[in-house]
This record gives sequence, C-alpha cells and structure tokens, in this order.
Amino acid sequence: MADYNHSKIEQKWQLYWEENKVFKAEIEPDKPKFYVLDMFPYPSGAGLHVGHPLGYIASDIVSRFKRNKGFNVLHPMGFDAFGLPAEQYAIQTGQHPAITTEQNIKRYKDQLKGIGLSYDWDKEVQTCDPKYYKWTQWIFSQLFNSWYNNLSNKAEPIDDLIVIFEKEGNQNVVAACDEDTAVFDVNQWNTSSDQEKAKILLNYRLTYPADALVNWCPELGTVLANDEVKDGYSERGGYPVERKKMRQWMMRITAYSDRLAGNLEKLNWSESMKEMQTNWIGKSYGCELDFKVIDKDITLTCFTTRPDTIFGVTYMVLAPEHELIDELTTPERKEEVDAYIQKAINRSERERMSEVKTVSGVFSGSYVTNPFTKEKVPLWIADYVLAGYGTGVVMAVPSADDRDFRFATYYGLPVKRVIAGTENLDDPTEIKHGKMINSGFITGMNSKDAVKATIEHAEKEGFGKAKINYRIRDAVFSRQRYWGEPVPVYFTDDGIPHLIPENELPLELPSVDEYLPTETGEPPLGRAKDWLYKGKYNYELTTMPGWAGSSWYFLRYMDANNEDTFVSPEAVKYWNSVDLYIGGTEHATGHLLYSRFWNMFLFDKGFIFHEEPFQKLVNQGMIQGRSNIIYKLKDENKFVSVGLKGDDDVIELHVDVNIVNNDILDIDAFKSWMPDYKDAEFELENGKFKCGFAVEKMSKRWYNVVNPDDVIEKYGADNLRMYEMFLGPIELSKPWNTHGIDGVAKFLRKLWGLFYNANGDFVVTDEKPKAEEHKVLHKTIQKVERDIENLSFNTSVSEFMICVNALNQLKCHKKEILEKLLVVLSPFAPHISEELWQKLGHEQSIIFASYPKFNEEFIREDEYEYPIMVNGKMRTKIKFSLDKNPKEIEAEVLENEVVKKWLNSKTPKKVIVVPKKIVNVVV
RNA sequence: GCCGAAGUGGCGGAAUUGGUAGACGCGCACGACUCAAAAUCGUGUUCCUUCGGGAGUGUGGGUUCGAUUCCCACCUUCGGUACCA
Repeated sequence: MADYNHSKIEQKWQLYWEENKVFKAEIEPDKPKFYVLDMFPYPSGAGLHVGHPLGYIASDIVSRFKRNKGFNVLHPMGFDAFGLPAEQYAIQTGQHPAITTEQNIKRYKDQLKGIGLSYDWDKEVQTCDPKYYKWTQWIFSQLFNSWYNNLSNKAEPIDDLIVIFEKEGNQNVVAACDEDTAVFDVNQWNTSSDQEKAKILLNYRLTYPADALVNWCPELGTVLANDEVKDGYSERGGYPVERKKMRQWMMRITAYSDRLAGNLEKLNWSESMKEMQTNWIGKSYGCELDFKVIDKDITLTCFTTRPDTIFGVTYMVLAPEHELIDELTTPERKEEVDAYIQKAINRSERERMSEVKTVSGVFSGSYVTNPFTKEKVPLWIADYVLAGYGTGVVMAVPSADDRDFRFATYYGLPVKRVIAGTENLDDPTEIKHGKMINSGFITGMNSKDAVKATIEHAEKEGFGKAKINYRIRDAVFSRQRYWGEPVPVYFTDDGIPHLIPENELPLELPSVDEYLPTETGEPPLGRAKDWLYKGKYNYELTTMPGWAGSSWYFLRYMDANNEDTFVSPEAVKYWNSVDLYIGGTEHATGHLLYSRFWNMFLFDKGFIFHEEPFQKLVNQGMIQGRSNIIYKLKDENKFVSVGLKGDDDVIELHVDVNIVNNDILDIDAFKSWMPDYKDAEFELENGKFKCGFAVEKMSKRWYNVVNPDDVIEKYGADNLRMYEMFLGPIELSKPWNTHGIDGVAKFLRKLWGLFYNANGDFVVTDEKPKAEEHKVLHKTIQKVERDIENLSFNTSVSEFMICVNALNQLKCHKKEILEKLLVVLSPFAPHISEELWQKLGHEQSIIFASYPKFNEEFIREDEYEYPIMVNGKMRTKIKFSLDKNPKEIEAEVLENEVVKKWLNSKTPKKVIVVPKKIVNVVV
C-alpha cells in the first residue's frame, strides 16, 4: 500500500474492533480498574455536529491511554432518550416519539462508531427502554419508602418511622420534612385514620406530592418549559402564559443539602464547579424572627442573615405569592393589591430577580411590630421577594441592603442608618459591616458580635431562633408530558398515592391517540384508554423529568443487562465511582446535583458502596460555529466582497460554510444553493469573492453546521480526532474552522512517510537508534504522558508534530523508535497506529501494547542557554554548563560584550542569576 | 441582576505556573519543482521604526530585579439561573 488511504484503514479497524469486542470490559478482580464516563447525549433529530464529539474524543484518548497503561477500563455510552424535542415532533407529525428516538439513536451510534471511539457497546443504556426505566421507577419507589433522619444523618425506611410514631409520636423525630408538619403524640397517631396517617407520612417521604408553580399556557392547554416562554408569552404561537399552581411530585433533595455541599471538598472537581454548586445550595447562617401583625392574630416569620441590622428595619415585605396576603390586606387597599399581585405573580422568577432597576410593590394597609424596638412598621408586598426562598417574608433594612434601599428610595420609605460611617453617605449600602449605631443595646458592637447578641436576645425573649437556611429547594419531579417515565403510582379514592408493587414494574407508557393534554387540562397520559390500575384506580398522569434517567445511568453501565437488580453489588464494588467524567458546564447545578443526590441516597440504603459518583470532573467547552456572511447591496442584485463593502448600505446574509473555503465563496455553488440569486452580480477583490465571518452558536439557522461524517469522509477519523484536540484546551469554548485541518492531514502523511517512501516501499529498518533519535522520542513520551494526565491534548498534538518533523529531519526509519511512537500516538489516532503497528509485524492489536517507559537518561542535557536580560529586557543568550555556580555565571555575564554595551560602563546595581532559568542584570 | 468562565498576531492557540511572549498549526508572501496549475518542499511572517531601537498579552492602576501569570477597579463575550438537555 503506497499511499495513506484513511477510509480503507479506518473501516478495516473499526470492523476489527467491533467483531473482536476489543473494548469489552469485564470484572477482573486482579486488574486495577478505571472508569471513564461521557455525559450521554440526547439524540436530537439533527444528528451529531462537529462540536459534540469534543469531550468524547478527549475521554477516548484517556481510555485508550489507560488501557495501554495496564488498566481495566470501563468506557460506556448510552442515550438520554426521553425529552421534549421528540415529543414536540410527535405532536406535529403524529409519529410516536419512540420511533423517531430509535432512528435518531441509530444515526448517533453510526456517527460515534465512525469516529473510532472505544466504547463497550454491550453496555449501552437507553433511558426510554422499559428494561432501563423499570429501575428508574424502582429507585423512585425506594425514595417514596424512605425518610431522612437528621439524627443518623441518612435515609431510613419509612416503616421504621411508623414504628417510632406508634411508640412515641413524632415529638422526638428530627427529620427532613415539610415545614408545616404538626407535632403529635402516640395517642393522636394511633387514633388517626389510615388516610390521616398516610397524609402525615407524605410529609416525610423523600418523594411527595405538593403544589408548585408552573408555566401554564391556557391557549395551548399545556405547561411550558421556561425556555419555551419568552417575556410572558409562549415561544410557539405567542400566547400569554400564566403561573399556576399544580399538584406535582417533588424530590426532597433539601434533605441532602448539607452533605451535598460538604462533600464537595473531597472531590477532584474544578474550584469553579464546586463554587457553583456551593452557591446553588446556598447555605447561610442566620435566624428567624417573628413580627406580630398589629390588630390581627397573625405572626409573620422572616429569615434574615443580618439580625444585627434589626434597628434599621423601616418596612416589611411579603412575596406576592404569600398565602396570608388576603387576610393582611385592608379593604381599602384590596383593589390595588389584587391588581398588583395579578401582574407580579405572572412574571418569571428570573425576570423578578434580574430587573433591579425598576422596582415595584404595593402597600398592604397592615402594620407589624418590630419585636426589638416595638416600632410600628408598614407591611408591603413586592415581587423582589420570592416565595421559594426563606419564608417569603423579608424585614427590609434600606440602609444595609441594595434592593431594600432602591425600593425605599422609590416609594419614599424612611432609611435608618445603623452602621458607623454611613451617616453622611448618599447610598448607605456602600458600607455593609462595621460598628453598630442607633441600635439600642447592640450599639457599639461590631456586626458579627451584634448578630450573635440579637439572636441570643430573640431566643431568650421567645420571638426568634437561630436557623440555617438553604437556597436550594426541593426539586419538582413531575412533567405534564407524554415522553417520559411513568410515575409508578396509583391513587385510591381517598386521594392517597400508593406505589405499584415492585414485581409489577415496569409500569409501561400506554399508547395515546395524540400527544396533547386532554380537554380538561390533564397531561397526555389522561388520554390513554382504560388505563387504570387493577381496572379501577387512577394512575399518576404526570411523567418523570429528563433528569430522572440521567441521575443513575452511570451505575447501570456497570451491569447494563442485569434483569434482577439495577446493578449487582459485585459490579458496583469493582467498578466503584467514576474516575473521570467529561461533560459540559451547563449541567453544573442540574444533572450533577441530582446525580449526587440519588447516588447518596442509594449509598445510604446500602445498595452501592460509594457516596459520591464522580471523583474527577472535567468540563469541556462548547465548539461554536463560525458563520460566513456575504453582503448584498440594498436595492441591487449585487454582492460585494467583504473588503469592498465600505460604508455602503448592505444587507448581511449568512451563507452555508460548506460552500466557502478559507472565506472565499464558491460563487457557482452559491448560485445553485440559492437559485434566487443565480443572476446576481459579484464584485470581487483580487479576483476572489471574500466573505465576512461571525462566531455564533452552531445551528442550522446560521448555515454554519459542520457534520463530522463529512469531515471524516474527506480527511478521516484520525484527522478529525487530532484536529478537534488541536483546536485548544478542552475546557475552553472555541469556534470551529475546518480550514486548519490541513495541518493535521500533513502531519499524518508525514508520519506515514516515516514508514513508506514515495514509491510505496516499506522503509523501516532494524538499525540501532542514535542518541539524538532516542532524545526526540523520549521527549515526546514525557510530554504526551504528562499532557494526558493533565488533559492538555492540544499540546500533545503539537508535540507529535514536532516529533515527526524532527524524525523526518533525522531521516529516522528505525523500528525501535517508530513502534514506540505508534503506541504513544495510538490513543489520539488509533486507526493509522493500528495499521502501521500491524505493518511492523505485530499480530495483536495495539490496544494491548504496553505504554513505552520514559527514560530520563535520553533527554539529559549538560548545558543550558541562559537568556541574559538587562533591566528585564532580553539582550543576548549565553550557554553555560549546568555545573557552573551562579557566581561564575555572573562574572562571565558581566564580561560579555553585549552586556557591557548595555551597561554603558555603569556598575550594575544587582545581578540576579536563577539557575536553569535566567540572568537579569539591573542597572 | 446573581453565580461561574474566558479575553494573547490576520486566525486557533503555546508559555514547564513569577523568568526569552507568540511554540505548533492555519492563512499570507516569496522561492524551488512544473509549459502551466494543483499537490509537495524550502524561507519569511506581532506591530511601529529615522534600522539605533521602541511598543506590545481586553482597559486603567498596583506589587516585583522581572507580570500573559499575583492584587485592585472596570469593559466585552460565553454558560447557568430551578420544566431545554
């Protein structure tokens, strides 16, 4: 074979790997394991674009590297197959989402295989497969049957809780439960009806039904996802959207807040990722304070982290969703309050949080008493207070809080300064901590001591208590959708939910005539005919969210085909937690928290043996599109090259990047792509029509999507793999530009040229390598090995280029060098490496070769060329033997002609000699 | 708004983490081969310059013998913001 024929080689080896199940991972107790995981994709209808495989290639390099290093590697792939897009397509076309999903998965798999990724496909999972979601439902059942004991700090069986209730009521139970759970004794429990008992238990279960706000679109008759809502209107159709309370299943993730936050320090994740999760969980220390409403038998409890500023409270604010608003609104204020609430409640939380420039609120007519000062303070309602955080009640201190200050300024409410130094400031919130002033018994204390003192005082007086608050909320687990896992629950006539028994799982998705809600506004499952448990009880009609299936898939991979359990103890004991997890930052606070939560729960229950699922996490950046833009003169059927557009009035049009090369437009291709312009004129510069460009999201809409299949066909999978890595650091986002790929293509041809000459003769020899050749090889081994450990793949590719260029220069065709180079290269470019490895006479796949050992001897240097700086500017370089001491170096440097010239016969103030680094002469 | 990340030649990026800024590659220019083109190979390529040198890593300050790297303030872009996945 004379030429490097990538298509032939790549097909040959992909077939070989598949037929021989080379990547099959089985438990081998005597071998160290390594689990490399990719975030599995949602198989969209558009197929993979060139941005998707970035992380997959990186993790594949690590997987192959670890195999060569002697590890038993688990490297699986699957599909997050439930989701909105397939359902949306089903609504439009009537096609069952299972069918489109299956087609999309097939396409994805073909594409992934074409890249030469070393997955063990026998371990594939699909979340929409009943064999898989049987266990998702099973985990739901386990959660339903559990409560969180804050004394043992773990999840425990609900039956144990019932035993406690039967013995002593709930007075001594310290549990994660609903805020409004009543205290009861044994008698009260034992005399309660079964229905009452069931209701009480729901307050404790780790999954439970509750009312939660959703985006309800009456016109579409459906609930919308946040990103389907734009400015209060549905993205499709533009119909008004209102926020409506609906019965939803919730997950009591808040039970795990403290462990989720605390465990982060043990994980090998980036600090920024840990910080994002920490902030999301948002643990804060503070206290609850009770404010009595004047002339009403109501006490409002607020949470605050700044009780030290209590003497600066000038008003009180309720969230517009607060349940007591009706009672707290005086008759004469009612009309205005109702109007305000109507408006405020339909604004999204994000909108309410981010619009800080405009404030809005309304006075309720009621007053409360500040428990410390006994002052009468007006009670307002404002949408900057969210019902979901704290208690939905805020004590407003305009002198110490930015939002309170803006609000008070706008509505002319008083501002009472309580921190020294703020007295004469226009904006007192510039100073938030310091010595307290105008603050009764805490005057003179610093803020920190004052916090303590006020809490102690409140506890003693009985109107407050210290409290740890979390920003994280229980997660809504219901979706009013069809294409998701059915919740394995039915309801008896008393409205009490019951689990479908384990041996009857999975509860499969029924078929429906249409994927829309029912006329009465029930979710699509309400359309299923005669769909009743035991022919008489209603099933739960909502389905599980996208994150249900993805919260435990990493466990299923270990034992993907087990029909008796979700994962066997043997498998999970051996494979344990994921050693390297690669995926996007966009999952920072969703998937990555929910997965940790479920994993922790399964650990508590003793089903698995590691508390944290992902030891090391790396976030890959996104590959953005690089769009090409052409400019058409307004009112003329004429396009101008980018350099000629000047200040003319032009219309910008996106053109398909696939008919543009190096920003030069293929005009004929353009005319057949856009027949409307087949008669247009083109004004060229230097004989070419040059396009402008923009970096934006890779999307059909901008005609900037590059399909990996096309790249592979033209350049090969090895080339695609190396080029994707060569683009830059894995964590950074960067635009895709196919032009640069030629550099890697040249590299692969040069590599091939070390084995075959231009006539197609195999030129590899058995000669002994020279010192220089060993040096080139071992420098590469050292660099690449270190780079892979640091996941710095772009610099590895550079190093390979440097290495091959150097070997070409040395005319090195020696087997001893080349075969080691192939093993080092094989994780990056596995196909060409396999082929050349075979040509060198090896019968076993390069996958099983062991990684060459780096030998320091070969790269040892005995001299170093010091850059010589004068006043921090590099002026010359001088070589010194490494055993020369700094004194000798200094003396010789000062004798150097160039240095003398710069010294200009002045005596240097100081000479800094940093061994093996630099010499700096300071004048 | 809040939380997180990033900003270095015409472009993607490198810099062993405080020590030669621009490795490697693309593009571009010139040269070789060719009747010619493509491909290939070679040389050059941060900017300014009076050819001595000067400036330079988003902007403005600071620390240091020395800053892309550390500190302070700001600007821009990207991700998340609880029902997209």
